Amino acid sequence: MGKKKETPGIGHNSAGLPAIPEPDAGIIVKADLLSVIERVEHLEEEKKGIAEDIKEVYAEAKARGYDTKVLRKLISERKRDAAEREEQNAILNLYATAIGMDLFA
Amino acid sequence: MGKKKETPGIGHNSAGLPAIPEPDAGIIVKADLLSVIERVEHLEEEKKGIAEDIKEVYAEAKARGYDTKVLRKLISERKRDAAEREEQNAILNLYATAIGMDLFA
Amino acid sequence: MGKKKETPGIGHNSAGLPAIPEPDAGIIVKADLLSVIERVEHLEEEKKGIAEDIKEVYAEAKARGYDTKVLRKLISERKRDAAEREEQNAILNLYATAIGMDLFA
Amino acid sequence: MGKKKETPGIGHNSAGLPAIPEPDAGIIVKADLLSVIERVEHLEEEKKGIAEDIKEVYAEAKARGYDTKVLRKLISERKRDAAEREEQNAILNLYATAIGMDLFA
DNA sequence: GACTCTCCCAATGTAC
DNA sequence: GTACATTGGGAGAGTC
Repeated sequence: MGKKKETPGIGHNSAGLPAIPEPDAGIIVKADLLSVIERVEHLEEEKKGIAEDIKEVYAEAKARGYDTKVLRKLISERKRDAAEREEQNAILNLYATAIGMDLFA
Repeated sequence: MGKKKETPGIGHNSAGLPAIPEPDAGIIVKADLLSVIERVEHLEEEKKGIAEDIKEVYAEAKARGYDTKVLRKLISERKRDAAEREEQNAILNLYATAIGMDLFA
Repeated sequence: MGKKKETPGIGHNSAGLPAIPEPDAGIIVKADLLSVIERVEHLEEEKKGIAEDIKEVYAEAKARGYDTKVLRKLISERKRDAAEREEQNAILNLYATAIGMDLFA
Repeated sequence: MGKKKETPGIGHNSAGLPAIPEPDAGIIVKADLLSVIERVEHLEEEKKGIAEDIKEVYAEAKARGYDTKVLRKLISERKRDAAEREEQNAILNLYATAIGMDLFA
């Protein structure tokens, strides 16, 4: 939990003007801060929109008779499988490299 | 809309072929099921991408000296404030209605 | 609980005096209302206490090496219908087979 | 992200007999397991009973003319207000810390 | 009786 | 490596 506010940079750019605002210097540029906040908020809006789209797909599927619980299960299984396959490939690659064999040659 | 097994459509759309596959009828159309699954998976990909963008914004902000923990708190507060306002209106409305007063009369 | 606010009783109990306060008549007895609220709050306190006891039991079990997830599952399974479990598995299998995925591979 | 379940106790109580059963040791004592399960189930029964009491209070209130929906809202508001106060303090603290100000100095 | 919503727990990923 | 925060999943309660 070491952090708190170790203000990186204070002192070592004393020579010139900063190209970017320096919150650490004690000068908080309101517009700059707002920009950060709003960018995040905008992205979170988008993310939320996507989440709603997903819900819609499930709702539609449900309306057509699918069991959404099972659907979710299936999808998560596929995700798992993909991750495992990835790992398998990584291992394969590792071994191949170890014996001086380039799978992509 | 019924669940379980009331197989919507069976029998009462006897005139034609169903416009949409009917999982309830016991016929699972592979392509149809796959379509549902892939749409969800695609949306989840997008969602994940957005989440990464958000992380980037925070990383950049941090690099510029902002305290991300505080930033996150600020943003969540703003979100809550908005939600709160909504909620307050809902409550006001509820109470007004309960005492027979129509705020929009 | 169907209706929104059909305020039963307004005006048509002109015959006698009510033995109990009548909120609908427009007279809200503060002490009476508070009594209701506090009774509920008290019961919710108790309920919360029990919930905490349950958590404790799980915590203790976990400390003794039990897998709480499995425990929860067991308990909920006991509650759940065996036939339903069968059905869930059957559906999962059905879907998986439909998309050419073997869960037991 | 290492372990699955770090099996406490294996090996380090080699000197004596365990005071309590050790599921991790592979020995699942049926009576012990059942005891855990039944305690939980019993508590859940109690919890359910309280939930029913709460419903009764609402039913009675409703019979006396109260709008239960409003009642529920009132109660949840009171709960939230308390939680809110807590939260506000936490936020104040966070911000104060962020600007290098110790509220408890 | 089913659907929705909320809360709680477990898991993952991240930051320090 | 530890702890923290976010996310997803599951169970329970309430509403219609």
